[in-house]
Amino acid sequence: MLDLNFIREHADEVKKALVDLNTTAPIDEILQLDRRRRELLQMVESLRARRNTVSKEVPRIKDAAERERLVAEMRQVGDQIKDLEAELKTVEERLTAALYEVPNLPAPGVPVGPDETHNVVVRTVGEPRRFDFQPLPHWDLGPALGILDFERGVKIAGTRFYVLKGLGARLQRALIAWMLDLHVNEHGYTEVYPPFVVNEKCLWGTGQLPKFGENLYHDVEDDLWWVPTAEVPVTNLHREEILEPGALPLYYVAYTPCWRREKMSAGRDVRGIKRGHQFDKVEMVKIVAPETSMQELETLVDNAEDVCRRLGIPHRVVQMCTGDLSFTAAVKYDVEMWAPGCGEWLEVSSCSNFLDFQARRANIRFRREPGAKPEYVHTLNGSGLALPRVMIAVMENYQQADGSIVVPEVLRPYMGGVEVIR
RNA sequence: GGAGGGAUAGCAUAGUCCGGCCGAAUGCGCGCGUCUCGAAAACGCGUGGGCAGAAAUGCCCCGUGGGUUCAAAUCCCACUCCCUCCGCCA
Repeated sequence: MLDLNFIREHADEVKKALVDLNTTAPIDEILQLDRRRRELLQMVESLRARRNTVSKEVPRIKDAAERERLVAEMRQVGDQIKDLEAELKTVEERLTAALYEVPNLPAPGVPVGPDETHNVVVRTVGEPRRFDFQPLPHWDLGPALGILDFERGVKIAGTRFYVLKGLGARLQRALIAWMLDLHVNEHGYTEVYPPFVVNEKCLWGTGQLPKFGENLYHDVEDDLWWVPTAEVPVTNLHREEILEPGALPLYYVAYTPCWRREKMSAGRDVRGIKRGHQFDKVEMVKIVAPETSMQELETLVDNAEDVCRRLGIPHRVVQMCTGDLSFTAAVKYDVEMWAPGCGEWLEVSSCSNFLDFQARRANIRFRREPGAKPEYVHTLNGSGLALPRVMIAVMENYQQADGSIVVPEVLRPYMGGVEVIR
């Protein structure tokens, strides 16, 4: 959520940014509601002030007639207050609803462009392997090795679900454990095991609601929502908190499954395990002081790239242009791994700086000094990494002519020493 | 799921029966100061969040949302969460 004062004072700037973002938001309505809100507030507050002082005097007044007169007058004032408050409440509800629909603004320096074709490749690391045979896509490799079963996934849960089996399941578990250890031991993160369902407030806090509710699984009976990413429970750990001096920065890493209904993309990416309704992810979340967040984004991206480097898989870093930024991000980099079988760059991580956008929604603040005025923190997160696509990249990059898959060296201790899946 | 108890500031508690000098007392913690070579102790002063406003100031917040009243931490209704006991359970 943007600062209402900022919108009021920089309305033109905000409107221009919305054009760059290739989206719309009810800015004029916000400005108008804001004006009306402040008008009403002034009226209500002066009436309340009068009622407060008179009500305090009432019990001290000895003259019964005078007291009765004032009580009668205050009864009228009370009615006026009630009417104004009712309008104020309506205005505030509409204003809040409108503010929740305004996306974050792109940070200075973000390339301007209408869609993903204007994204910028920042760097490419590693040379794609040269094959002396035709590399296969994972949807051929996996079933042939008996480690990936699409049909039975569909049988038990429906389209876009799959089953990992044997060393396939083991490989994913190894990746999760290894990534968590890497981020904890080498990058300074604290491991978190959060609930995999959250209450509605959390989703407003990190920005999935109100705009992206149709992409979430929702349990009606208990009104719980299945997490679409660990970003939601982990960032919300500190919702409605004021962090004491010295608490920042906070670095968290969490493994969770992620659930997405993916209603919007039916028909796209239907083959393989690239886009399912349930997938595993290791997620890094940072909560930091505002002036450090841009530097923190750089190290966050590097932490994600470190996973690629250590796995020995070629990757590239892409900066999103304005038109391809998510609703909540001010700056966003994707890390993509090369997959030689399906012949595409796979997004394995998305690293964003949200500045104070989520902090405002979730009301996460900190103090610089004891007793200092609370300020909003900056929040960031990035995948470290998303499992199915790393599985794809490992399978396709490490495949051999006979259809077997070499286990990357760093994972072998987590695989009980297995060197080749065959 | 059943029965009972509870939610007040960073923490712990008082106030609620009986509405008004209670946006709130006390202790601890924390900050500043006095004393001290320094520290501890003692003593003194200070110490929540938010909104509107250029400011003065005003308004709101005693779990949340409603209601009654001139006036609500206090009375009424609903909800949420926590604790104890019982039931169920990996």
